[in-house]
Amino acid sequence: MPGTSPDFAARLRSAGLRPTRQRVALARVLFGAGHRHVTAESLHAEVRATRIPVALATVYNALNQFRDAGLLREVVVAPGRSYFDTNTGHHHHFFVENDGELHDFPSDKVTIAGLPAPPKGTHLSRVDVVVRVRR
Amino acid sequence: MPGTSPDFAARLRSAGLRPTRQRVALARVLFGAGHRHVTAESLHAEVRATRIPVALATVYNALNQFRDAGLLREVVVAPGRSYFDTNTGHHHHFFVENDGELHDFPSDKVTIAGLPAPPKGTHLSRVDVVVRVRR
DNA sequence: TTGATCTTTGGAATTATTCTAAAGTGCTTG
DNA sequence: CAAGCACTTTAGAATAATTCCAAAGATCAA
Repeated sequence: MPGTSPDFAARLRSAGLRPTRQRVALARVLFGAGHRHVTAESLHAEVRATRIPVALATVYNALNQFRDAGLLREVVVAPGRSYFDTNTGHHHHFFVENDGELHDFPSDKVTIAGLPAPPKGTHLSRVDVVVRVRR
Repeated sequence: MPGTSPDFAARLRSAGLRPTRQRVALARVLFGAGHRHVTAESLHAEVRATRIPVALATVYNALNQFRDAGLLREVVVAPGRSYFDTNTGHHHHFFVENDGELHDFPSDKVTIAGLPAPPKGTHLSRVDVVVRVRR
């Protein structure tokens, strides 16, 4: 079944990023299967486990670039911790305050009505809904 | 017009906090007029401008205590920066991504429908809506 | 292949926040 | 109102997350 395995290099290229060894390795982990939430640290550990040497700074670089290129979305839920979400489509989040866990939920069933107009001189960028829960 | 000026010491006491010189000074700035959004740094600068000596660590302590006591609400919008909001009622936020400005808007006109049930074993704590805008 | 450009890297630097131990203050009791 | 104890404040060190840096290494178009 040729063409089935995702071509990460191509994906990076079309995002305007050179497909370097470490960017491809990072992409493989990030986009290889299902949606993921990662922190720089967790991703760094995961990629190193695949025996490809990557510096933590490179992980930060790549995450920021991927985000800027629209391949990832950054979610800020707690001070001093931000997650990168491979799901860039419309969706929102559950955040479990006790343990910092994050779960997606689709936004297609969710309706938000009655939002005021953006402050003058600004235009809407995105609406983030974070449903905070506790155990 | 006696009794008009808010008694910050009493307010702190009923929140279970000793009304020390610096906590009262912080409360005065925070709750003295209209709702405010502050960071530890900005509040520190403001209070020092009133010629009351306060250490930055004390500002952090107080903000955390005020938040825990329900006098403040913490809003996390960007990695490495959290704001404290003196408005603890139901409301949501505009966040101007360019300059990090934060604006409240009331939630009474806003309806959110179709939220999924919280993950099993958890109960709802709060729903945060952040409307991100750009200039 | 080669050079120009872009990336990676380890470690230092920066930023936001918390911790620590000592000094100071508020509160309760007698 | 003096005493004592518990709670606070403080300056500076410590920590944690992230960015910066200059040098070494890849990638790519020609």
